[in-house]
Amino acid sequence: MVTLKQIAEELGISITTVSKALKEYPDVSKKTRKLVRETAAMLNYKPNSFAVNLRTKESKTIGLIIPEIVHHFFSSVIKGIISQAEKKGYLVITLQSNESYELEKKQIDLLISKRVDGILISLANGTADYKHISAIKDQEVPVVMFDKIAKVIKCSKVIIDDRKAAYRATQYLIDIGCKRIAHFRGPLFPQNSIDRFLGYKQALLDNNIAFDPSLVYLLDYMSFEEGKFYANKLLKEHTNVDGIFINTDLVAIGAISEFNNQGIKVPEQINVIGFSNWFMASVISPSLTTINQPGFEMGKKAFKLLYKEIQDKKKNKPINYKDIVLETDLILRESTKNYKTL
Amino acid sequence: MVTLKQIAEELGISITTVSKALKEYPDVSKKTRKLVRETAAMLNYKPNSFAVNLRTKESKTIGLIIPEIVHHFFSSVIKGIISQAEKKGYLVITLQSNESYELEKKQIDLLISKRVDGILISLANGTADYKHISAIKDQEVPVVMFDKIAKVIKCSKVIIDDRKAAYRATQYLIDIGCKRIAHFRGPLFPQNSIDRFLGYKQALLDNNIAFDPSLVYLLDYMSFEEGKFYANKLLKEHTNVDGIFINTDLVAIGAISEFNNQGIKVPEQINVIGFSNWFMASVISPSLTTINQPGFEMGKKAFKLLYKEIQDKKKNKPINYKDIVLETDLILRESTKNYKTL
DNA sequence: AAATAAATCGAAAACGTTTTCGATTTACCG
DNA sequence: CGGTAAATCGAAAACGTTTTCGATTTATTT
Repeated sequence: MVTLKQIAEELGISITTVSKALKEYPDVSKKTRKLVRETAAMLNYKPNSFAVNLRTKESKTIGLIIPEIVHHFFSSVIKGIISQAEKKGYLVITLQSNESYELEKKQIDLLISKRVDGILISLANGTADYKHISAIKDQEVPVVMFDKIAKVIKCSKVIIDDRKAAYRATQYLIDIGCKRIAHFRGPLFPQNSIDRFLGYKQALLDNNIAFDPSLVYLLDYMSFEEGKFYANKLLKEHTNVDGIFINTDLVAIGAISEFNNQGIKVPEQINVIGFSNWFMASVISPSLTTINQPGFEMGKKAFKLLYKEIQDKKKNKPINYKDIVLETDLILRESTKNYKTL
Repeated sequence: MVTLKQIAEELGISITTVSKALKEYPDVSKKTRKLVRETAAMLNYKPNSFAVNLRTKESKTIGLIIPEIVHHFFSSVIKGIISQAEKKGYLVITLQSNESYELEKKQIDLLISKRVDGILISLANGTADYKHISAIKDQEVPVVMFDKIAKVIKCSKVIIDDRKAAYRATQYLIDIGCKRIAHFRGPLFPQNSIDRFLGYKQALLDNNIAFDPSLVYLLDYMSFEEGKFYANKLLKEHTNVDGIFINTDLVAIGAISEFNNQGIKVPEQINVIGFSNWFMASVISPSLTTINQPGFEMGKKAFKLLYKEIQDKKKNKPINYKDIVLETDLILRESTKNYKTL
């Protein structure tokens, strides 16, 4: 591996001058600058980034902690982050918390000791205390949370308005005439499940529909099988349900599959709305009405915020935390009646 | 940030001793070792990895280049790689080539100049020359290819036997009585499409079924829409096709969707087999018979190979390239007749 | 007590870069 | 030509760690 020293010896000049020449310092003559550039190219010189890191105290690398990689939404976010980071000359180290608080904690430590320039994180479902996040801030490492966030932590965030989106979905069910609307919700902790539940509830209240707790089912794993299981349970426990708002497309697809099996017609007998707009939502039959969650854009925005904070920190500017709320859409498909044609 | 020097000053001993104490060198007394450990813990000392990297000439980081992140198979591979790397104390920098040869080249350069300890790569569809891969080897950076590989490059590889898997699928179609079997293949370059095509062809020949080139359709993007488009084309151009082997589940699902729309019964009139066993294959109706491609395991194995090469290189052992071929399964579902019940 | 062996420590170089600041050279002008 | 200003260069310190090797201290043996 060729170093500055070798270029310097080759040309009979000092290391200092070589270094400055390559960085186009004005205090080295154009002639030597050119000379240095050329021999550097000839020798295929590449700066030793270990040395650069040590000297400049930055690695041009950020850390990313995500609950689950194999997931349409999250992988879209990752893609958004990586693509944006690349544009700004940053690389991304990805870690998966597997929805475990303990792992999340360890991984934060790991990233900090690797001295990444910043951290992007979406919290695990199990995460309910935030000491490890404060630890990042104590180390003065810029951090931005996205999607699965903790409201109490003071840092920049990129989210969607889960509550509003859920409200919108529920309102649509009401608009097309549903009177008894069930909800399959996610686990207790993450803010997202809570907010979606609250949006659902609020929409009912605003339309003078009594909230019936027995119509809300709490799911643990948000899997296809759970969707089937609870769809079956719902059918057994209630006879007059005509709409469901379901926390996740995958679960919704499981539910629809169960309805199909039992001869319940979707949307004639029961209208179904999911959440996320997974690719397969458009592919199944009947296709699934759902809320579109802009993962790629969320990733891009999250990196941009982090980037800004990293730059500000370098200039010793005070950080000002920013919350970005991305817009969601209700994508109408076959699993709900269309009120235009009603 | 606390350094060795600060610990040394705190205890009135030398930096050398502190460093050695923390690494449990036998030439520092147990008493001082303990003392150093304790004050290090107290001061929350974390070694500066930039300095460690510079000194040891390794970063405990590997690079990963993948054609597309938002993809069930590839994201499984990523997960496998990251999980295995973490066990061995390595971090993973992920980049996405977007199926572009040019980007792939740039990203390799980037990773090398970042001085990663090794590189894992799955080639872009467009990649047909391999100078950039040779460049990795010239720099003596260990490299392992997986899934989308180049046979001519001398390096370790983790793959499935695409040809065998395609043969198996086609043979199954023949076993259940198909006489006219079509094939939707992928783009020309990647070895995978070629091998799957060859497996298909071989199975026909071995069963004395004439190979008819007009039954093979070459797709460019392997998308849902393309699946629909070519399914329609197939129906127009041939009337007596009773089976298709399709390169990718997504395309197969598109095709099935088109068949459904046109009132063609799957599997009664036409049997369909896909490839990959994407999650949604089990979820659509009719569910899709397909070849299972073990992504997670492939990721794990690929990292293990790379890890071995990195260790060998450190010990100046000669590298011996290894090819690992993972087993695939034919997953029988509703899109094909079941020969047991025939 | 002297001699030798073993245990413990630290000075210093090295990794390759960046940057400050002073030194030297060149250009310019009267 | 003398003097000043501008242009160009390089010595050296610094970033924080690891490791070699020699120095010093302690323990052991005769």
